[in-house]
Amino acid sequence: MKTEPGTYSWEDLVKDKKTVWDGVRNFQARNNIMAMKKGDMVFIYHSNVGKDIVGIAKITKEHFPDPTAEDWAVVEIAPVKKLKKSITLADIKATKKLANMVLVKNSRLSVQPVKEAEFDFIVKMSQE
DNA sequence: GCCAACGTTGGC
DNA sequence: GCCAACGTTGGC
Repeated sequence: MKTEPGTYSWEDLVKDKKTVWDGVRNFQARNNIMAMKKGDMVFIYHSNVGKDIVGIAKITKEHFPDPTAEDWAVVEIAPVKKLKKSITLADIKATKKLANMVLVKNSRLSVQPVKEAEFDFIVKMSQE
């Protein structure tokens, strides 16, 4: 899940303990929101500023209608942990195994699917 | 600040 | 249903 740190950052999420991920106004992104299950892990990515995956959050409430716009959907997430070392877009592009990530292929999509192998690999990279 | 990529809108 | 025009996102 992408966010501009100037608007809502990982640090804000940690401070809030949990948040409703609203404001999604794209059908593809909405589909991805709806596909998320309680307990699923998600990466939080800072777009524009940093351009890096900074932490892991989890779904604490499955999708329900966006309180700010009925036709759209939101999930509630809570922070799990910050990555020891954030993984930048440049890191991802430079890593063959990750070069096919949606983040690279379709960077504008605000809620993206991450493959299990990609997830695990990024977690591993972040610990080195 | 620029611009490519993408999504949406609206005229036909 | 097509496509041009426009707006937005986000990397550089």
